[in-house]
Amino acid sequence: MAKNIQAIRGMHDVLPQHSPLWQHLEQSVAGVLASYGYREIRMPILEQTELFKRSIGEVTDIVEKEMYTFEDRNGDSLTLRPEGTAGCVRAAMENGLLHNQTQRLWYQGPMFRHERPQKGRYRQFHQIGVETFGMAGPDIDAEVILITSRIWRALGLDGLELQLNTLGTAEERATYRDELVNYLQAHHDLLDDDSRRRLAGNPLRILDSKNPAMREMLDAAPTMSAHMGDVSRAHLDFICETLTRAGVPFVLNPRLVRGLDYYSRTVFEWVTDRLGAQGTVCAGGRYDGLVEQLGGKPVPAVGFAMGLERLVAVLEEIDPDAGAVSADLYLVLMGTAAEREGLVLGEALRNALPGREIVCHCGGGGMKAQFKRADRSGARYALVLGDAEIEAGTIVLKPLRSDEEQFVLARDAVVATVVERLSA
RNA sequence: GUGGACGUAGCUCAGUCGGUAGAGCCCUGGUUUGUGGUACCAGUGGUCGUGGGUUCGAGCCCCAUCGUCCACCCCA
Repeated sequence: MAKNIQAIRGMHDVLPQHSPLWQHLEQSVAGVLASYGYREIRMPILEQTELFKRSIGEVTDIVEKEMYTFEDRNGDSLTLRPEGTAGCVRAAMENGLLHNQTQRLWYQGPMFRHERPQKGRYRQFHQIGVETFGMAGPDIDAEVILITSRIWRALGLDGLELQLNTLGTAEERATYRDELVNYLQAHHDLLDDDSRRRLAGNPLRILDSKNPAMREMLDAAPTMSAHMGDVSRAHLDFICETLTRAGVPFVLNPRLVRGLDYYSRTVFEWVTDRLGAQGTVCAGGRYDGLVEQLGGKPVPAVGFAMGLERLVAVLEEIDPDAGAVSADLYLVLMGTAAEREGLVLGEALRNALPGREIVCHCGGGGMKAQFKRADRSGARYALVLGDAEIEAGTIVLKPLRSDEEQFVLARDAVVATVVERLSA
């Protein structure tokens, strides 16, 4: 067993018992996005390493130590995408999608980070992401958040909390950052090792620390609001007001800081308490500087990404049977003549019943075994076709989910009867 | 990258003081010549993650290694 080849650490198979829920999730999200006029974009999962270094930020953990980076045969440094925004921006720029126009885009697929796996955190994980370009006002920020809220409703997902914050403009953040660093340095003796390390690189993240020993000191730390200009303030106010009027509750969390460097102004996160330490199920914000940072003309942008593994986990936590599918009809086929007939009959039934799940028993086996399979398939009805029926030109229809007795049908009445029964 | 728990049948697990492996589920067959969902009986299935070591003897003790899980960190 152990000598057999195993999946790469932190990379998992989605098995058939789980794939229906994945499909339901993906289809629900795609449906909501379509209803807002968003279009799917598909990018390669490999990009030049430089793209991620320039977009995510050189000093982030992702770029410093979590990227799957390797040399192509011609010596180019390539990286398996650790997130989707960078590649999406690259694709949009490269194909002229950002030239004097707005875009509402979404994408889906695997991302790769070389982290230590734990609950809700994997080395290959899947995201559905949304990126919008060319819209500077807070309306699009609000729209994007409203979309996420509608997605949860479409999925029947409740109990998520929306947290919202603003990081201000790059300039506003810089002055705040200076003040914060001064404050933290004044309390240097209270900082833990992690926080001291972050003081130089990413001091805002210290505010997010889980260390209770620093709680009091951090609570008294200066906040962003004093450094926010009127425009940034109005931007946030518009979003808050829109969410309130649309009936989407939120919590302002001044400590909310996104991990990636490119965010500005709006940041938000949907969190759950059902997932242990990895409670963020969806996160995003505005990143007005990124396109320019990657060599384009300045283009305002807003986006978010949701983690599908985490959403699947929450959905299963709420309803362990979520996504379970079952057959509608199971054909029990006894003997070679019936096996030959059965597949053809199955085709006729599927022609008459599009979208229904109709399973023909294959592989032989006794009546008992076949009925056991029929039961396990969840089918409402079984059709029984054997030598006796073939000879008599009949077929047996047996209800599997009620006490009703089975009955014999003429062969040419089968399709009509099954159609009638299944639509009842 | 750091810390902790854990790897025994396809799955969930038991296995005492070291004495060459067990249950339930699943699957197959039977009780019922062709009837599931209930019951009973029987059967298939394991190099005890892997590699070393200690021992007359290791699932059990020791070391290493791979993997899983949980937390830190980080993040979706």
